[in-house]
Amino acid sequence: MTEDATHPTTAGPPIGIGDLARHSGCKPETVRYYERIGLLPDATRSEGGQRRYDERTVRRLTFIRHARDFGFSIEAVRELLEMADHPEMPCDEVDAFAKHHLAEVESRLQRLAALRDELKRMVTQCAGGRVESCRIIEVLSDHRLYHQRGEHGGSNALR
Amino acid sequence: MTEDATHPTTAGPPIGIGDLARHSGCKPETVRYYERIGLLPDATRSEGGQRRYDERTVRRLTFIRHARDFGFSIEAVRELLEMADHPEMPCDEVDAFAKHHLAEVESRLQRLAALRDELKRMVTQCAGGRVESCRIIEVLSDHRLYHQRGEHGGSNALR
DNA sequence: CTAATCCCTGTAGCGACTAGAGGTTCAAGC
DNA sequence: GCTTGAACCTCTAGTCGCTACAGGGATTAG
Repeated sequence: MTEDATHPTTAGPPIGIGDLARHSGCKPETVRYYERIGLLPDATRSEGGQRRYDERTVRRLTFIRHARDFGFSIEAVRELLEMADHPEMPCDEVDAFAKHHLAEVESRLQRLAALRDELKRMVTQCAGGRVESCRIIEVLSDHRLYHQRGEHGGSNALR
Repeated sequence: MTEDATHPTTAGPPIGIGDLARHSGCKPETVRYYERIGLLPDATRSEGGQRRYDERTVRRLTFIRHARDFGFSIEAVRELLEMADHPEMPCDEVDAFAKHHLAEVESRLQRLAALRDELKRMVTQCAGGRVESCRIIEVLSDHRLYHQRGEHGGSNALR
């Protein structure tokens, strides 16, 4: 469905770096950078020396971009790719990886949700008010945010 | 409750940069950096020229760290601090700020939740399996992730 | 064939820190 | 009062993950 119907998924006409970038949502510079640091294999070249890619690279790069977007470091992405490149190996490493990241993702999620609620509240209720009645600042100064949000104890001034 | 009971919240004995850092969860280097770029006011100094801080700075810095942690850029933090520094001004700017960031935070939240689910599934179900049965790689390669997750269409190789 | 567009390498810059060198200040113990 | 060791100072340079030129060559539409 994402594929070109004329070919059975795997091969298609090779594309240039610009198209690769467009299809996967990043820039040509970034593609070259990823090649340089080894996240992408050295591209095959045209007669004149320009990089040529196929559909698999589009998927690989899309994967990279999504993973980066989720907050994984380049090194974490490298690990994930390593696993993706060896689908025959046992799941243990992926499992360890998942365990390692789950807690972090969850806490990030919670805090982000708290922020979202606050932003939402502000958008719907703040019209005409004053800054001092906006709780966002309070929310962000609060130490307890990382544990839970109890009833708000004073503290307004930040300097 | 976070405060020292001997003083009514505002003033306390001045603390050094190390304590400030510990209390707010960042490093002395970062504190100096924030001062340099103007997120923190120039600190008052001891006789010998060392920085001295009070409770307000702890709060301000905690605020900065949380905001950064939520993914706000330094410039966004600067705006927020500007607002916090002028609580008497009308809410419009905070409101605009909130509107501007809400959409982004929400989409980030959704994608993070998708990832969380996948990690969770992996941790609970993957024991003993093989990488090829792990959907995380599929999830992260999928274009449609940003819209919704339909039934999974093939595609394993990423290179 | 030519013009427009794309692509090449290499280097430098950015944001947001972080680390180190080399020297000064502070505070606790004697 | 003196010593000692941790904490602090400034300044510069390095890191990560890109991003933006500059100065050229390749490709493709007309």
